[in-house]
Amino acid sequence: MSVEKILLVDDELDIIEFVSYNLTKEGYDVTTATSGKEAIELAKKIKPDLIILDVMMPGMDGIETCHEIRSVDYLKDTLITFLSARGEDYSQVAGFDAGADDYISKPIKPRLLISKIKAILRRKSGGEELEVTNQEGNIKIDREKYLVYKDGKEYSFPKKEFELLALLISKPGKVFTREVILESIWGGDVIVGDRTIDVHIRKLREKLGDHYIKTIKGVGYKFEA
Amino acid sequence: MSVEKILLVDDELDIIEFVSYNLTKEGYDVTTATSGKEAIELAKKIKPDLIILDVMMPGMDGIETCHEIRSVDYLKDTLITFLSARGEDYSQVAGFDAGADDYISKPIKPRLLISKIKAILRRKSGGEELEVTNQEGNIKIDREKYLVYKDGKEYSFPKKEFELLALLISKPGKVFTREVILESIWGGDVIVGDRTIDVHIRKLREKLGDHYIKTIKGVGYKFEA
DNA sequence: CAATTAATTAATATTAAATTAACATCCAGA
DNA sequence: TCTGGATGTTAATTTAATATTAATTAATTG
Repeated sequence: MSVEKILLVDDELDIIEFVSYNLTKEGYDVTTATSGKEAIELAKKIKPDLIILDVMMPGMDGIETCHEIRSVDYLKDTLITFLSARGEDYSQVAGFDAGADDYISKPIKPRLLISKIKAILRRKSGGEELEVTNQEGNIKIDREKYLVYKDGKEYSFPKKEFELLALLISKPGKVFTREVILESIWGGDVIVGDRTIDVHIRKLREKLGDHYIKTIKGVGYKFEA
Repeated sequence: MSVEKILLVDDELDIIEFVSYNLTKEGYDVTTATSGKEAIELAKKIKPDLIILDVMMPGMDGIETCHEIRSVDYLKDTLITFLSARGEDYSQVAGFDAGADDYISKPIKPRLLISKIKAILRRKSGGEELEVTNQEGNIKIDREKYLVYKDGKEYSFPKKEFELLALLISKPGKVFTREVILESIWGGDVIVGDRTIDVHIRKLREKLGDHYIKTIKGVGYKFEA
């Protein structure tokens, strides 16, 4: 899947900035709007994968906006998540029957935000797909349990190694460049040294066997199907 | 099992609508009532698998309603879950005395709600107690009595420890992140220090033995099946 | 309301994991 | 076959996360 598009809608610029920063850092393609009206226009134009909507906005509020969006046919698949302030409880969020898929409550905690977003988007792409298997079927990863299975045996991998393997295996055969790997595992603003990826690759090869991960010199790495 | 029937009881229409929407979306057969009295009538008629009862209602409150329902013989198997607003913590204890099987606190978060409901219903169809067995000896927890059994002996756990264990054990092998743990045991807006979870984990390990709960560094904790 | 018990924080230690450093190797092209 | 850029390798180092224990605060309970 290419980069996922998120439309972020809030009238408060602080929040726009804050959330936008965090999402961009994670590699999402973020577009912002400051009103329901603008949001609808933009949504029609860019067809985002996910819309994050503040409930309380002057003019057209989140719920109304949500309704509007839901009524557009080709935006059927678009996920919608509400942002709601602490204190406004479900009664205001009751617009769930407006067709929202989840909600996030303020104050926003970056880590939680990101993990929620990821979960929501993962849900969309083919249900809760937690296991990926390569063609021979002998390597399997389970995100929920954070385990890697090889020939029936299970192994517990450290986080970065796990994420790296998960990334490569998510599209067997596809070459992932170092930049892409850095972006998706370390995030945009983390700067790590040149040999970091190599070392993780080494560890993976050590554990899985050499032939699974292939180096394409000058390009990147791929998981051999 | 066919579609499971849920009777939802609350005097606030917002909540009825909100919860009902979410449950229906998940494929449950939802019936609603707005008072304890109505609830009892309906319960007798439709014999739901699960009743979700608001604690605070004008007239007959949730606890009284629960007692009432528990006294009906052919509703023995019906599960009862309380809904209670944040802050009214006492209802947990009082609720269990009245014969409730679980409780859900407001504000309601859809995903958590669903997963709790699922867990509750799963418990029903697979025996009343959550039981988990692993290599040496087995561990069993009983929500109704708030007791933990290990190798036949029973132990009484403090609330937080109990909830934590119950959460982890509810899906053996699954890694629960700190965020998720905080969300489901402390609730989204309670902020506790960084080491609080660790200390509870420590206590659990102290009581159960080290190997039951495994740490996945940088990710979370899991109960080893 | 004193006495327990539980929950949380504080302070520090410990450890696994991540990163870097230092050097080796490989390989394409001059 | 020399050279330089790229990757490989191993060990050393640093960092981040968790563990631990004690101390403090909150809550129950008799």
